[in-house]
Amino acid sequence: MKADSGLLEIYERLLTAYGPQKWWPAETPFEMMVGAVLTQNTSWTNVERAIAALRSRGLLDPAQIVGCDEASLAETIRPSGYFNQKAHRLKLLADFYLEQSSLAGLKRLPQPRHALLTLHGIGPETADSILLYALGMPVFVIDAYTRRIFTRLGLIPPDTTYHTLQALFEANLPAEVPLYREYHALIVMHAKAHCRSRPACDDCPLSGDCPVAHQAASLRSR
DNA sequence: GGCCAGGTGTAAA
DNA sequence: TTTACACATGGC
Repeated sequence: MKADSGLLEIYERLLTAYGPQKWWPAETPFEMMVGAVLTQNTSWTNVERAIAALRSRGLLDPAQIVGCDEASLAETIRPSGYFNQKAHRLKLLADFYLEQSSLAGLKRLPQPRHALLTLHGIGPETADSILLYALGMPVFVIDAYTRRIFTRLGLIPPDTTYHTLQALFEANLPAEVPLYREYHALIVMHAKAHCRSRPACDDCPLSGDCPVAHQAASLRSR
């Protein structure tokens, strides 16, 4: 693995380029958790429509989600795509949330990550997003953007596993929640600004005016 | 019209 | 252990 503590320098460049993102965009921790499920392989604009629909029906509440009909829940979140799957996943998540007597109980679990991963439809990224943004635990979130950007920068092989990439970040950054939150948000911001297309894009991170390209070049040469 | 989006679970090779 | 596919809407 070529990347090292220069990850912090890349962070500084992103922060300078884009400014603080102040993630996660949600009014409550539970809303954040709902958003984490709804955004699975889905653009955030579509998720916003679904969340607005949930809000207007008073469904941004675990008890309301548990109590409501799954078919009508699915219809409510239709704009977010995969609505049948996600309706089921939201019900499981809301049920789990109530079982733990809300956020405090969730935090008190000995292995909150493992507990989340046992829920059908909660994978590593969704679980870690919840840990970082809802529970305030120092867990670095890896997503498709993270892998794409750092692969294109030449810092990791494209097939680097979730766990390996996460360990790379966590081993080379101070375990600070605000830093982890902001870094992940900036990665998403940067990806949306510079490399939206899948195989490659000409003006992406490797181009001369990219705010992280220069830093990446110095990392590769070490 | 085709590709893509802040993944996850399942099944076949 | 790897690879392929289903799930689905809306923007560009």
